[in-house]
Amino acid sequence: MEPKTKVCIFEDNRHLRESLELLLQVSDGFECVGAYANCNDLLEVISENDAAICLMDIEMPGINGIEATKIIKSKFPKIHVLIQTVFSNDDSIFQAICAGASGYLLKTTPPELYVEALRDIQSGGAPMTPSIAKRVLQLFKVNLQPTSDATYQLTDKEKQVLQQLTLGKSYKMIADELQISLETIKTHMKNIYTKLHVHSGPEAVAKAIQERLV
Amino acid sequence: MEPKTKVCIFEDNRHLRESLELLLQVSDGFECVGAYANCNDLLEVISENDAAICLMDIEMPGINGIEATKIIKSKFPKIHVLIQTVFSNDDSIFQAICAGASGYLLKTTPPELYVEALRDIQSGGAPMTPSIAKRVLQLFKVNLQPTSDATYQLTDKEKQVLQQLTLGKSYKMIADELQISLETIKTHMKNIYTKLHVHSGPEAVAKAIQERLV
DNA sequence: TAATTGCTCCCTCAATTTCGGTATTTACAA
DNA sequence: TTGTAAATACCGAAATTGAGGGAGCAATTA
Repeated sequence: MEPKTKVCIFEDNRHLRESLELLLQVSDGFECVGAYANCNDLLEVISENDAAICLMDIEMPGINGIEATKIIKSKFPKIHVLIQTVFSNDDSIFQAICAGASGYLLKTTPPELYVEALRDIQSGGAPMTPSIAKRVLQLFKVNLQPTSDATYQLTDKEKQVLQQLTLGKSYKMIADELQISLETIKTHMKNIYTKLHVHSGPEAVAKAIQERLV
Repeated sequence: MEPKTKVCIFEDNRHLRESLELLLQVSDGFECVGAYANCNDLLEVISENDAAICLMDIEMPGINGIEATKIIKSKFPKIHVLIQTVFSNDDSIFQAICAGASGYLLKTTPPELYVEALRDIQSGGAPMTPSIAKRVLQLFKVNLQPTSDATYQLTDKEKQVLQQLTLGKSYKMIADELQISLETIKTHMKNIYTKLHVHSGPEAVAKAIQERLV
């Protein structure tokens, strides 16, 4: 029989914690090596129980699940953390991702999907409910999109020059790179400044990067 | 009996296309209002068939699925596009997200999950396979995280000056803002350049923004 | 054909930035 | 006490940039 994957549980609700424990016991391929109501002795317990995956509630007294995830990932980067929570607000999703969570389930997820999610993690995936995935995409897009792009009506050459500038090149280097005269670069820069309504290189770079013009 | 959700299919592989069509026919709550091998008459067909969801292959002759998604979302933002593809490389995922796809399935997904994914979309979710979700998270994090921060050992004042610079301020304006001499700003800038290993304002700003030092 | 747009190049000049120094004060730690 | 780090400030020269002007050429459009 193949070795079972060790899972430990952090969940303050006793009823749920015990249900999850039971679920793991009856599952194929997983075993519960610990179930805790809080993260007070976090590092000790996970270095003792040698878990490969932690099932982590967010809302807990003391150290919350996000903090716990950060701690775990900083000390044991290989351990996967599967976040489970009743809430699905953008901020906690965002923070969980940044903390290094491998997946994110809502507590409304039916038990059989918990086991499936654990399997997904084992095979390198990042299970999340579609509603969470939706929010991640939205977060992703706001962080990515504003790209007014067309707004400024930069020509191709102007975009090229701006692109080079954001790489930290000087006028001279850009001229060299694009095989055109330094004077032409100056002309392009003047036009770029006019179109972007800026008055210096740093300002142009800041605007270009922040609005993803390049 | 409740109205069925109209779905149309864009898929160049005839066999798969017909399978999907059949799948929709036998499903509860969905009906296929069109199945096409390419996107040549994209806008005509979707304004005719009044689909709520498009099942979209990426690899197609002529207009590909990403382009098609952009077109659809720009003309009919309310239509959901569910991408399905054999490939799962970062670039196509990234582009699909930017194009406004509502979900992203691999063709290895079993048929019953296709219907489930359609239901997820209907209820406002963004279905994706765990492996896709994993990549999205990774994309998300590289775009977000590197924050080496401590690496450069910038002092508080230096960070402040750099911050102002990314706002497009000139030395003089920064001096004024921080209530210190222009000469001091020059000193700070010199130190910032040394620490960041850059040689100009634009380069410093680019590095600061990209590595989220400010 | 005439007008416009994008790309190219040149000139001048003032302002700003970059880089090389030096130096003082404060604060904190060895 | 001595040493170090941070913040402050100044000088000066060399280099770069920013803003103003003008102007030619090719391609496109009206």
